[in-house]
Amino acid sequence: MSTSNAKTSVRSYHHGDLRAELIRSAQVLLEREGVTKLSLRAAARLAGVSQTAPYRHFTDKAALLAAVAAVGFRGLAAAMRRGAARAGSAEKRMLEIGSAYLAFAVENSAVFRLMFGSEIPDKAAHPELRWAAEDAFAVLAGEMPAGPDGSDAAIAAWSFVHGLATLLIDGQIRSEMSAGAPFDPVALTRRFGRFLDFSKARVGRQT
Amino acid sequence: MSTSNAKTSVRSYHHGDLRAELIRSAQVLLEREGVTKLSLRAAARLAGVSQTAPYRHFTDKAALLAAVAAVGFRGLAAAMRRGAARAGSAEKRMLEIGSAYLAFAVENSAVFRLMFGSEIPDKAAHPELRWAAEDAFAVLAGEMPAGPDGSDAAIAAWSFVHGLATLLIDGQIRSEMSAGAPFDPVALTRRFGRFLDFSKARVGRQT
DNA sequence: TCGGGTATGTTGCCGTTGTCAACATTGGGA
DNA sequence: TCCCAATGTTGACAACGGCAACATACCCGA
Repeated sequence: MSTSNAKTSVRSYHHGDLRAELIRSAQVLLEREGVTKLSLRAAARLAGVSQTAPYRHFTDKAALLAAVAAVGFRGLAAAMRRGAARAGSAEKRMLEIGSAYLAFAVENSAVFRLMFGSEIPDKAAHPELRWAAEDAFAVLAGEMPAGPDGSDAAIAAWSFVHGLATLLIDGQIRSEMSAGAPFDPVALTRRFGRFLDFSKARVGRQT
Repeated sequence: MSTSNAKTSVRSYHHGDLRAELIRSAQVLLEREGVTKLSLRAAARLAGVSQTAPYRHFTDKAALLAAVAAVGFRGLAAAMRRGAARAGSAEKRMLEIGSAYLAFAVENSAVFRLMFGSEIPDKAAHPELRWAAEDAFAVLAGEMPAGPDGSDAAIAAWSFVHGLATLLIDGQIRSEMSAGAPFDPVALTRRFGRFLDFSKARVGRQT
């Protein structure tokens, strides 16, 4: 928003990089109003462009949403990688990755819901989105030993942290937590993650 | 559909139980076309009633969706209870409950997505929905020891199985599974659930 | 330099949806 | 029996996704 290019005010017909600006507009609307108020027309309005201009860059409303979701996955992956880099031991890295996942979900809940919800029908039809999602998963899987056991452990870890994030932003387990606490993702991950045990997957091989 | 009551054809102005019929119509549309094609008007059409008749029974489109989701939560709770009743030991009960959760999500994926998605904004505004959700969670929590540790363990278990279900119906981990297998929820729950360890929560107390 | 083709953006339009206001019908209680 | 409140209908409005036809401007080759 503070990075708005000066061109915006003086452009005469062509925009310059409307595609990127539409994605940004969609993100703004998503954060501000929620996914129900995010329409192609609203994004176009916010970008200062006619209501059908987006169709020159996205075949569909779903295509715009998929692009926004893909950006979200890249952000999630980056956050997890930052978390992993912060810690040394394998134990601590898993903890950091999990809490990065949780923090991302809570701080970007609208995008997170878009990434995993059903607003984008047939996500498989958007390769960019699939790649971004697979790359995010790869961060988690990279912490696990190779082989089928490690793969299963990665899925279990992902399932756990993903479920926890989902239920959290849905308010489904808010009452169960220490209400009033200011959301400490590391503490939450440690508190609930202590029921996970990946030692079985680790004995077979090493990192 | 085969259970259409005979009254439908001879009703003259008042329907009899339009509220229930609208919920049924919405379920049918949801299963048949997905959540994107589920509109108030379509439900009204399917119920053979004018497009604004639903507003006599639901304040909102969200209210109809919430009612459908609440029915879903009741079905999920019932499925888990059936699973729990099928097994004796605590271990086996957890396994059955988890696989019932998974089976429900896969076999009723559209309703499941509605239950946990963002199509219903502000779910807290629908008490019936909240009660149904809390009752479903109570099935899981009932398997855990009382006290804070047991509560945490219940949340961890719920998070795990919920995340697994979500990622499954999203196709996000399909490639990781033995492709082509005909979906065995019990096997899946056992395979990934082996990384969970609730013995720490059990030592404090008993069932 | 210039002319045209193509990428990009606009205008006008259509069918559908959620929702409101005003009106119609009916069944059940006084 | 009669009337009122519950229930259902008609008509309308704005917003939406998406199509078709048209306008503009940038770029590339002659």
